[in-house]
Amino acid sequence: MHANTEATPGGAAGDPSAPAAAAAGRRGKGRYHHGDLRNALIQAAIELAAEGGPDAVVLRAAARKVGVSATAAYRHFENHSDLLGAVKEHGQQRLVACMEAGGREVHGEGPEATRQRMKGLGRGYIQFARTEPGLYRTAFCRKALGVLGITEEGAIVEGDEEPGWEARSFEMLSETLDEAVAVGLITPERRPGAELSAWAMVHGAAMLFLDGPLDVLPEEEAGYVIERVLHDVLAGLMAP
Amino acid sequence: MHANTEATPGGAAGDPSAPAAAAAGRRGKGRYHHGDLRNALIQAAIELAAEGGPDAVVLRAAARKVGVSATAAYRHFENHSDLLGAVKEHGQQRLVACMEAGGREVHGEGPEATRQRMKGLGRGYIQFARTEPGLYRTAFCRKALGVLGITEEGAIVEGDEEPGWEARSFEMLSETLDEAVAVGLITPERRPGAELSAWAMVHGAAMLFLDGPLDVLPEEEAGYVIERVLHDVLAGLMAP
DNA sequence: TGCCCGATGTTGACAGCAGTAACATACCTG
DNA sequence: CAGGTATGTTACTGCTGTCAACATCGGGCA
Repeated sequence: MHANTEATPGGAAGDPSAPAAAAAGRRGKGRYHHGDLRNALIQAAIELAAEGGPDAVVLRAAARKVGVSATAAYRHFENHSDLLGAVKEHGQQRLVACMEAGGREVHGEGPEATRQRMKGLGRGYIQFARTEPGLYRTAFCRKALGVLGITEEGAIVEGDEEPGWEARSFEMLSETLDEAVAVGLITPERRPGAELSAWAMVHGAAMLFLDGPLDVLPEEEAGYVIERVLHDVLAGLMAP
Repeated sequence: MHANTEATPGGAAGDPSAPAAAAAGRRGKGRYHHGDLRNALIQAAIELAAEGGPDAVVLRAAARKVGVSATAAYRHFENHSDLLGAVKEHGQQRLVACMEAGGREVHGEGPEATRQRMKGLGRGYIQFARTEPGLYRTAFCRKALGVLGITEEGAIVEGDEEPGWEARSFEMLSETLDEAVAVGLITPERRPGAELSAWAMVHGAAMLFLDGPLDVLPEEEAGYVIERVLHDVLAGLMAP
């Protein structure tokens, strides 16, 4: 008994047709070897994450999507966690792209431009969280050894090189804050630690939209709330 | 074959000894009926959550801890999610307690007292997140039908009665903000929506401590960062 | 050119999980 | 004291992550 519940297409050995016909990688014209399985799996996992959040990133489901056996994934990823980590990284890149887009909308120099640029960053951040909640949540989910890995015991282990944690997005914020000091928006003595307030506010607001009482807010009100939050955090940073 | 891998003590029917000797409920002097299984399971689940976060809340593990078969839990909880919800509620109560403790540290009236009281709330909030990260995370985890339930499809369903979501803690914040308006700390026209900024900032800061770059901060610096964040959010709310 | 080895993918299996069904016990109520 | 019901138990299903052993293919050396 025990029908093979796993791979949808032809089960028994000897069938020379089915194996890896489906997906993207045109390279190997796919029979037995996929040719680009790693990326195909990541892509599938990303789709899962996008529509179901981190919990939906199921190794076997990704393999199924690609039309490959579950264990094949272990030739390209150490772990489930490792696969999740790849999705996480993708999510972070997307987030950075949104922030950059938000910041680039504002040109020019001077206090007001910088101020608007900061708001743009925050707007982009929150917008990404709202338009891609699954990816956003995945980008911030624990488990999934990312830039800094989490051991099985839960201990945190520093990555060797990079400044870690959301490196790039954090960096963008820092740069803009430096700019704000340069143009006199923020006094130098209030500069250290300013990232944290800004980040906390924006991240918190995003969370309120995703899990909190703001989830079902109509679009117009949502926009108002976002502007309000962005205004408040800037006001706080610039206050005497 | 198939050794009974589940309940540790005597497997085969007919053994009149072992079943429910272990835990707290002294009520029924425990043989077959536990007497207070629901609460015992919740307690066990709380311990799991405290030391491993929401993912560690495994129904079977809780049952094991209490010394009862896994399926017994289904007499007291609809779901895994239902059990998780109970833990979540406990976590929220603990959070409220911490906030109240933080707020009560400040007596007196007038602008400065109110201001300090708000900081106290925030301090209590963040402190809870830092001292009980597992419970805090569980208190805010999706899945786990809490005050407002989440259907299997992911749709959100309003609870009938309560204002929903972190009701009590949100309420405390609102009351204190009202007080702030009353004593002239915040202008009335900036009052609406003020909860959101405040909540977002504090929640975000807590998250940065748990998952973000602040996790390994030495105690002294952590205190500084917290005060900084609290200062900034208040400054933002009070700014013209 | 041909063959062989390592990379890649497959079947099969195991343990742990949520959840259901059918059976067992013990408490409480009439 | 009898029986119904609340509570607990043993299977069992189907899902997951992960390991071990086997199969296949493609590229480098002869």
